[in-house]
Amino acid sequence: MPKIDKRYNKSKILILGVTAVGKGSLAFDLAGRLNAEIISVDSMKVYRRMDIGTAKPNPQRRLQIPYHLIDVVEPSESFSVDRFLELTQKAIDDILSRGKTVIASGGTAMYIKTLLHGLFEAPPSDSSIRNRLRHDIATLGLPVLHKRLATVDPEAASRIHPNDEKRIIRALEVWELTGKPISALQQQWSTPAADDWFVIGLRRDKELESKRINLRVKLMVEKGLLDEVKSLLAEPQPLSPQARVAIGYAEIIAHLEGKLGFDEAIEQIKINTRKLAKAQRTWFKTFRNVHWIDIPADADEAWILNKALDTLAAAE
RNA sequence: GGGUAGAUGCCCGAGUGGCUAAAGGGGAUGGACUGUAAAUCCAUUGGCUAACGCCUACGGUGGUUCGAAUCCACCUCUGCCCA
Repeated sequence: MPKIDKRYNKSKILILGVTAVGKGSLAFDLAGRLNAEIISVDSMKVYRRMDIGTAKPNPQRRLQIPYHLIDVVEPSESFSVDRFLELTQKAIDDILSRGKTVIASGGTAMYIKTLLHGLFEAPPSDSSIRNRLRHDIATLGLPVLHKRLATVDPEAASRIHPNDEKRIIRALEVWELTGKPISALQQQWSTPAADDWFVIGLRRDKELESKRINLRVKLMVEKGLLDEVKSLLAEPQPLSPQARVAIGYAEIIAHLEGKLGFDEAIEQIKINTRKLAKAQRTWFKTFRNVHWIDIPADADEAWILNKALDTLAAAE
């Protein structure tokens, strides 16, 4: 066991970065040094038995360091930010109460955002209202709904693009459930607590990140992604809508349905993962107070760990 | 060797005389984002320019025409069929 290092006294550290950049290894290495437990900030690792495609930490690592927010729901269940926040809050309290450090690590930007800033007071989604709104869209057309939103909540309507069905639905749903415009509710943050996180960002040259993605996908295939997807599909409960669009799963499912050749599906996984990375980069630009570590091409995990420890020490 | 279909922007692909720097899709790039977020949505995508605009472009060369990616001739290459 590595020695616990007492020189660093941040109690909550968040590691963010593009998919496959190396967050997992750093989180693990750092956890060993800082007597920490890890919270996964990832919308897909929450699903049990979706192991290979979501690149969960391997069993050896999970044996050494307690991981939270991994394998917390069935693939047939839907999951969303509010569940994430609720479970994470509990895990954080729990870890801190045992005198240990929290290391949150992941790339789901919206979850990161809520972790830093909280969610505003609003009701969760209501499937009956949503179904009715979707029906309205099908019969009346989306523009009518956008106009309806404009009458009850002009501010939200001006911010939400007329084609953005999901946001229009949510805004109308909140209006119907609360009688208040979503734009008004969005003003009141419940926990604006960004400051108590020490945020480390991992970054590499973009070309290199793409190469790592390709390599990771190749390894996923070798580890048996195809069989993993097959056995998920063979389960009695069907995959939830969220789980079945996960990158690596959606494409293999399309292949098994005869819509894509196998090689074509793998290529798609690479493309979609690269797109994810791109979207993540865009998100991360909006986060302030990130201590970015630019990883050189020849750096190994030890280099990254040391750099992270330096960054922490420098901030003391 | 003969016949036939074709060659379009990074890729696929529409376009059969002017409204075409050229539909649409993909990819790429930039952006938005608060309860499905690995979701959803937007913008840009030949070059130069702040812009008017100019230049280069639809396999090659030449021709017809006021005007061609679109018509004609020859050539090159590719797919398929017959020998």
